[in-house]
Amino acid sequence: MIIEEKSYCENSCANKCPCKEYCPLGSALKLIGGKWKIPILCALHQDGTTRYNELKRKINGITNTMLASSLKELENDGLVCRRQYDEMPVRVEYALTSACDDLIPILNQLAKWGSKVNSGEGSK
Amino acid sequence: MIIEEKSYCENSCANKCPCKEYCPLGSALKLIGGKWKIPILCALHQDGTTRYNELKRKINGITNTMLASSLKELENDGLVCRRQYDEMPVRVEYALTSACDDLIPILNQLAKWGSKVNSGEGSK
DNA sequence: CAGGATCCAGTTAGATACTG
DNA sequence: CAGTATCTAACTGGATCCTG
Repeated sequence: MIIEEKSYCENSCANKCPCKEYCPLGSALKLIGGKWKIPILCALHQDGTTRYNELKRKINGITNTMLASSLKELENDGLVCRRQYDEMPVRVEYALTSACDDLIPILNQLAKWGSKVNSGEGSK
Repeated sequence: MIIEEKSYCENSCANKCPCKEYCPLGSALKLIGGKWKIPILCALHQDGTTRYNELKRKINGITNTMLASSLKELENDGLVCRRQYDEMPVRVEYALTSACDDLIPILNQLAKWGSKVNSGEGSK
């Protein structure tokens, strides 16, 4: 084997891998999976605190259903925080939580890796 | 904003983010998305070169349909290489390609991040 | 304004049986 | 042994309309 680093399975699934019962890697990917989580996180990271309808405008093609449900999931997972101001009309703002501080650089690396793999293909 | 690092959107989607057209991060996640990609990569990383039926035994609950199609996708994406020996009966072996060298540490980080986030929840 | 409710379509995954 | 083919089930995402 080529990889010197300790197996990520040792870190995550102990010796239950391949993921027979519980896999932290799998559950991590669920947090940011689905069609809209990444665009939402991306928008919030770019622009900071953002209102609902502003998000909707920025994220091309998202529907109310998906934006609302994705935000709720992200909030429940602790990645996004929702703040409501009871003005008239109501104002609701969303922002990344500090749990995302470590996530962003990792996504960064993943994106770079993806670009590299996509470009250097067809080598079989 | 809390994050000092350069936005991953600058690295990946340029200024087309949030992912209006093409997003390297999104496409990277597609490569390892779906229910079985991670378990397969995980098994291959743990044990190195592995035969088809051996994989099937190790990955709890996977069906032929899913194993075959996932392996084919991974192969097309350049993450796994397939080697066929025309003995009788046929022997086919799968292994990770060098494209995974960089991926494993990243997944490692993601898994750690996921564990941390999952444990430190309910802080809203 | 910021969503919720409802209904529908498409995609993804699984069961089962079969083949070179 | 290493898959394919077919059919079905489940889940994900979307359109539209509605509301405090």
